[in-house]
Order: sequence, then structure tokens, then C-alpha cells
Amino acid sequence: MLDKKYNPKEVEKDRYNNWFNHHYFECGDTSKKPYSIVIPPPNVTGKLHLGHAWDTALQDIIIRFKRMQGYDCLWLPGVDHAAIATEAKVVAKLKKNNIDKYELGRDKFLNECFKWTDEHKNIIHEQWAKLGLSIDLTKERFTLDDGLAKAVKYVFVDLYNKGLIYRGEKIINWDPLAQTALSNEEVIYKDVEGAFYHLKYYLENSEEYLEVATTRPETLFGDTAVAVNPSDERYKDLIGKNVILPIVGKLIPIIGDEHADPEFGTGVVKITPAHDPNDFEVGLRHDLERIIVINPDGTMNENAGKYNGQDRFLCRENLIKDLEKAGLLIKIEKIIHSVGHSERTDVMVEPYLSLQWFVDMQHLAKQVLDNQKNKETKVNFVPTRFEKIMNNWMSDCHDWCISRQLWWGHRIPAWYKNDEVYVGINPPEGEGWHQDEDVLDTWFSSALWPFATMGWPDKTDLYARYFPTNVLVTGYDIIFFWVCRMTFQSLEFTKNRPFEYCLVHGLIRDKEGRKMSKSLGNGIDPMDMIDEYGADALRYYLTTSTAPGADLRFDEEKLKSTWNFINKLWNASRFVLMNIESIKEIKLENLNAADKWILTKLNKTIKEVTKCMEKFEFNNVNASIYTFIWNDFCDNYIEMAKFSIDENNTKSTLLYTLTCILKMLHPFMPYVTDAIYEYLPIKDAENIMISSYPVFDKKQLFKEEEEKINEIIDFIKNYRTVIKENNIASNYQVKINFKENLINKMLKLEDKIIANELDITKFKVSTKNYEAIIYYEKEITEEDLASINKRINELEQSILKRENLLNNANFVNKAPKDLVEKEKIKLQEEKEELTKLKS
RNA sequence: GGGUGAUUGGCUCAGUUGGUUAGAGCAUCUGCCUUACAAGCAGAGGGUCAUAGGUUCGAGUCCUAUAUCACCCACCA
Repeated sequence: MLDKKYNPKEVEKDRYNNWFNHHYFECGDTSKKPYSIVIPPPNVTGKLHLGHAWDTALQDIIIRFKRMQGYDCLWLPGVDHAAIATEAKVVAKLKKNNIDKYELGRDKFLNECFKWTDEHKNIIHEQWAKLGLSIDLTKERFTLDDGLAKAVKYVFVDLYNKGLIYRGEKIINWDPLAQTALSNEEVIYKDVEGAFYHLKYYLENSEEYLEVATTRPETLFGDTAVAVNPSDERYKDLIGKNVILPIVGKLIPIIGDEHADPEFGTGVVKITPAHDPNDFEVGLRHDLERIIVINPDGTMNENAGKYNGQDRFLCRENLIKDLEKAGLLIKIEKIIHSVGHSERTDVMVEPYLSLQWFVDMQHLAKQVLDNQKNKETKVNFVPTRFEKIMNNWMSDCHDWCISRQLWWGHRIPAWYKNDEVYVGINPPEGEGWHQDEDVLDTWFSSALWPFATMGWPDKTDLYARYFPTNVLVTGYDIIFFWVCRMTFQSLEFTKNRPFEYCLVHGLIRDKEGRKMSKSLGNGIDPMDMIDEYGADALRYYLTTSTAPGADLRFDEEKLKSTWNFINKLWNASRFVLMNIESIKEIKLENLNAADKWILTKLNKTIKEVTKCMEKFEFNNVNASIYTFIWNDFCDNYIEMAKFSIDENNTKSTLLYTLTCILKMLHPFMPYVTDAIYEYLPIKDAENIMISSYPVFDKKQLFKEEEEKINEIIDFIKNYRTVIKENNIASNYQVKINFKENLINKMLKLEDKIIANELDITKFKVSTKNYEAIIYYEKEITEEDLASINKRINELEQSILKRENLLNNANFVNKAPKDLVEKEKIKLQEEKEELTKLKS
């Protein structure tokens, strides 16, 4: 028998291993229709956070629901090597032991990374198990395994041959700490305090100068021109003349270019083509030399003269002092401006001229946009508004820089010999070739995840059966990093969308609405929450607390009240189990009104819950099922069932209803439902997770009994309110106009009923069919009178409003007829109540 | 500069294609240890749905402005 209190630790113990050992999570029953999800692979950098718990719980709910509905479900798990993030962690770890990455060498460093990966993969596995995820671990993949490597090479070579991957010299975002290129998406802009340094650029052979404002004076060593707008009256005559580059002393031309905005600053811009993307473009237009002045590690190089070797920020400081001494500094204007920082290392990103590999996005992006116009083949976002994020991004995207100067990742399949370049799956024949040292952006491999994990480019059974997948679940923050890229790669290489639906959830915030982050220290470890409240409570809370796509403010109080809900379920189950021990079979026959009432409510709930499950509206599932369990089943039905608990009809109804409740809750609360299901004396499967989901049955709707019990519940509630509001003690007497035992028993009226009227204070309780007059010796206080008058007032106003409405010809003619009818009935009832009150 | 979302009782949120008196949970107040559950039961109070217009017989819901907040993208010499 169940304990008196729900104890998640007891309930969850060993249960996951049991499921796992029975192979319940594995797919492959080809007699069923397939249904598939691939997990968004978590980075092997650390532990899972609450966002992962939310994301994976949603997927588990979907997959368990579909499994119970009779689908052959594949939920494919895996982890992401997370190139730069992991490399940064491993480098930091080695540094603690005074080991340098470069001294260690590529092979040994990669060994360290694999070791790191194994350790963290184990942690992730344990955490997935604690969350109760029904992933098929026999299909687990890794973004750096051999299969993915094959797919990555195939895609790279193919895109190269189609001309969609190219190598070029461009300004990219350079991370001087990790010493690698970054894509635009890996750069986070932050507002920081900086300054405009106003400098004098003297005109050649002149006492006059141009005032140039810059935020990055240290780049002046790379200046190869200053630009003014050709339409700017102040300067247009100077175009073609030269200025003297401060400190350096060499002559650079004044050019006219639209890039210079006359409205901004002094209207004069220094042009540094090797260190600014706009200047780079200007440089192309005017054929300017590109001078790199900064080393990959962020120190100045030999082009910076005496500052050679100084860090870029130290150089700035020193240079400004020198400029001031030389009288070339006009002023320093403090400003707040946004500056790009590396997402992973948080250092200021350096715009940097370098030779990198790029994906030409034009054709691929257009394919996505075209496909979204086709209702049959598009990716359907839930909620739909998130489609705009993808469309916006795809219609305005730059080429994707995919090479990274790292070791941890898929090495670029390109080989060089002098000026020759060879791109291929296998190394070229012959002597003297050396492979590109760089690896690919981690998203390049994750973009292939939904199909490469199923064996593509080989024609595997897995791929044939489960691809395209049915739904992808992810947060809105990575729609463009990942969802877009999976979509264009999938369309390009499989001619299919990667998933039919994309279910988008929000971000987890703390109670104050701030993002959870390490720096704020407001992060919450999901495992701590599981320890305290259980995985079931955490899953249910996370997945049912907000509308789809909305952010979630994490509130431990709410998690606690979810525990209460489970405890309620636990105790209701306990009551049922205590009273049905003798049952031999579930027979829904000779049902009484209450039995029929709860079966009706149950079926309506099944219908509503199934509908919401199909639409991924889990918050609405909660709204429906919570009320059903707590109010209908516990507060009303169980209380009524106590009067007929010895009858087989009621025992059957109790067991049947509880079974359906457990099944509906199972996708959300796998542990506790499994634990209770084990105790049921009669069940339809060896385990609840492979039992069948409840199905709506029209035959179990009993309209007459439903209305009758609804009215009885109404009556009981009104009755209790009257007793309570009027401070009526239990020694009152009552005269009733009905013979309804259920009411008498629920209200314990038996010994209070009298046949005749009494000449003392009376209180009337009535609904359509039931009326009771309560006799109780009591002074009518002013308070009582006031409340009666208040009610009379309310009724009179309401009647007036309703009469106006019904006298309005427009309403009567245009509104639906049943609505008008209802209004009429309501009006009648109110009038009756008013007359009764006034008497 | 472009875009998205939010604004509903003290707090956190629901609210389907417009249609009875706008719903929950938590918190508050009152009374109960009634043998499934006091982490519970039985009741109660509390909202001019951000503001101003408009469409409509009827608006929390649709339209147009405005305000405040949050987020995303781009730019920032």
C-alpha cells in the first residue's frame, strides 16, 4: 500500500533502470507508424541547466504521448562537441597545470578534449536519467563521431564543388584570446564606456588640419586614407590632397566616399581597411593598401613602430600620451558605445583581415524562403510567429564564416601545395600537400544533425524510416544559429524539411525576471530541484506553467505547489486502492448518477487533453486535468463515492477513472504514475509507459446525470454558503422539497429534517429542482440586512441590463438564437430570485 | 534605424474563430484534525483587462494611435 505522503525519492529510485532494462525506449516496431525526434545535442562543456530540463521534458512528453498512442517512437539522443566552447575549457584546465596547448601539440591536445568529452558525457547521461527521459540510447550520436565526420566532409566538398563554399580574404571577427575567427552570431554586443579621440591630421605642407574622431586610435598605423563625403561642402575641395598621418608621419590621401557621413562627428573618417569592415569596403572601392597592425594575440605588430609588442589597449594608452605631447590630440570625448565581445571568451573582438572559408548564403537562404511558402513542405513553427524570425534572418544574411583556428572540431578537408588548393573527401595523391590547419564552426556539423545522425549520406534503414523528423523542440534564442541552418542544409541535401514542426519555448528567468547567468549567480541547478521536489514535479511545473513560446519566471513556491498537486494525486490513488482490493474486473454497469457524472467529466477531459497534447498546448492540458483531478474527482466524486463504496459499479468507476488519470499524466510525470500504476489490481499493460492512451468515448457521456449532479453540487455549495455566512450553528432544522439522498448525506441533514414550517427566522436555499428552508433562531443583524440589500441591488441592476439587451432588436436578430434563449432564461431566474428575496 | 512580444485582482500567469456575472494557482480573511490528503477540507473578499479613439447589437479578444517594459537584428569613424 502507498505511504501516507508522496515521497519522490522513494518513488523514483531504480525506476529508470527498470524502464531501460526492459528496452521500452527503443524504437523499431515496424508494424507501427514511425514518429521521431532528435534531441538538440547539449554541449559537452558542462552540466545541464534548467533550460535543458525544460527543453528535454517537453520532448519526453511528446514522445511518451505518441508512444502510448501506438507510434513506433525514436527519440535520438546525442551531444555536441562545441568546438570553441570546449576548447576554451580544456585550454583553461591545462593552463591550471601550466600546460600550454601549443607545447602539447595537436594530437595530445585532442586526446585531452576526448577525455573531457567522456567525463561530461557521463554527467549528461546521469542527468538525462534523473529527468526520466525516454531516449533511445542505442542510437546515441556525437557531432564529432565518424558518421558525422563523413557527412560533414561530404557536405563541405559538395558545397565547394557547387561554388557555395569559397575561401577569401575578408574582415572577420577575431577573438584574440581563443585566437580564432568567429561568425557574426558568436559576437555579443555590449555597451561599454569608451571615448572619441579627436586627432589632428595635418594637411600636407600646411598649418591646417582635419579633425578626425576615432574610438580606436591604435589602428591609425593601418590608416591608408581619410575619407570625406564628396557632397560635403566643407571638405570637397580637399579631395585628392594628402594629410600627414600623426606619429607615423607618412602621407595618406584624402578621398571622397559616401561612407563618410557629414552629419556624424566631424564628417572626416580615417580609413583602416585591414581593421574595419566598412573601411575594407572603402578600400576596395579606392584600391587602398591593407596594412595589418595587430598580431593574432591582440598585441601590436612591427607596423606599429615603437609600440611593437604592446597589447592593443596598452598601446592605445601610450599612443594617446604621445599624441598629446606632440599637440596632435584635440580632445577626448567620453561616450558609451556598443562593442563586440566573444560569446565564449568575453574579450573584445577585433575586426581583422584574414583568409577564411565562407559559405555563400544567397542560394541556400532563398531555398528556405521559397520552401516556407509551400504549405505542404514548410517547417511549421509553434507558435507561428517564430516563423518570422527565420524569414527575417534568411532574407538578410551575410556569408557564413565557417573556419575556426582551433583544433577541436572537424578539420577542413582542404589541402594546399604552393598555390594549388585541393578539396576532397580523401587527401590528394602525391607529395608536398599539407592539410588546412583549421576546423569548422561547430554549427556546421550541428546543421546536419537531423539527418546525419540517422546515417546520411548512406542510405540506411533508420534514415529511410524516421527522416524527416516530426518535431524539433528548442528555445527561440537559437532559431537562427541552428534551426535556420538545419533547414537550409536539409533542403539542399535531402530535398526535405528536417522536421515537420518546430516547437519553440522561451527562456528561463529568475523570480525577478532576469536571465539566469553565471555572473549574476542566480542560476538554479535542476538536480537540486529534483532532489527536493522530484523530477515529476519539476517536469510538470516547467512544461505547464506558460503558454507556448513565452518565457518562464522560475518560482520555487510554484514548484512546491506542483508537489502538492502530485501529493493530492497520490492520496486520491491511496483512497482508491484502499477501497477496491476485492475487485475482480472493471465493469461499468449499474452505474449511479455520480458514477455517470464522473465518467462524463472524464471523457470531456480526455477529449480536451488529447486535443491540447496534439497542439503542444501543455499549459491548457494542465488547466483541464488539474481541475478535473482536484475538483471533479477528489472534491466531488470521491466524496460521493464514499456512500456507495461497497458497490461494484463505484469501485469500477473509481479504478477506471484513476487509470485514465494516470495515463494522461504519465507523459508529464513518468515516475509517480508508473509507481501508482504498479499497484493497480487490474491493468492493461505490463508498464504504464507502453499502455494505451485514453480515447474519448461518446457512449460515456451522460447528459441527464451530468446536469443532475451539477445542480446537486451547486445546491450543496449554496447551502454551505448560507450556513456559513449567517453563522448558523449545527442545531438548526430544515424543511426540504426533495428526496435526494446524496444531498442529505453530503450535508448530513438526516436528523435535522422536519415536516412542518416553524415560526422562527428562516433562510432559503434553492436551485431549479431543489429547495430547502432552514429554520434557526437568530436575530437579523444590520449586517445581514445589508448583505440582503446588496444582493437585491445587484439583481435589480442585472435585470435592467438584461431587459435592455433583450429589448434591443439588433441583439435579438443578430445574436445566435441559443444565446438569446439563455438570456431570457437567466432573466426569468433573476426575477424569481428577486421576488423570493423581497418576500 | 528595422522587428517581435508583453501590459488582466497583492504576486505569477490562462483567456481558442468577438457572445452569460473575465478564470486559475499562490497570498489574504473566516470556520473545521470529517477515518485518501491539515502540504488538507468547507466558505469568503479582491479586477473600470496600460491609456485614448474606432468597428460592432456586443470588445480582454479586431483596427488606429500613445505610453511603459522586455527581447532580437542592423549601425555606431
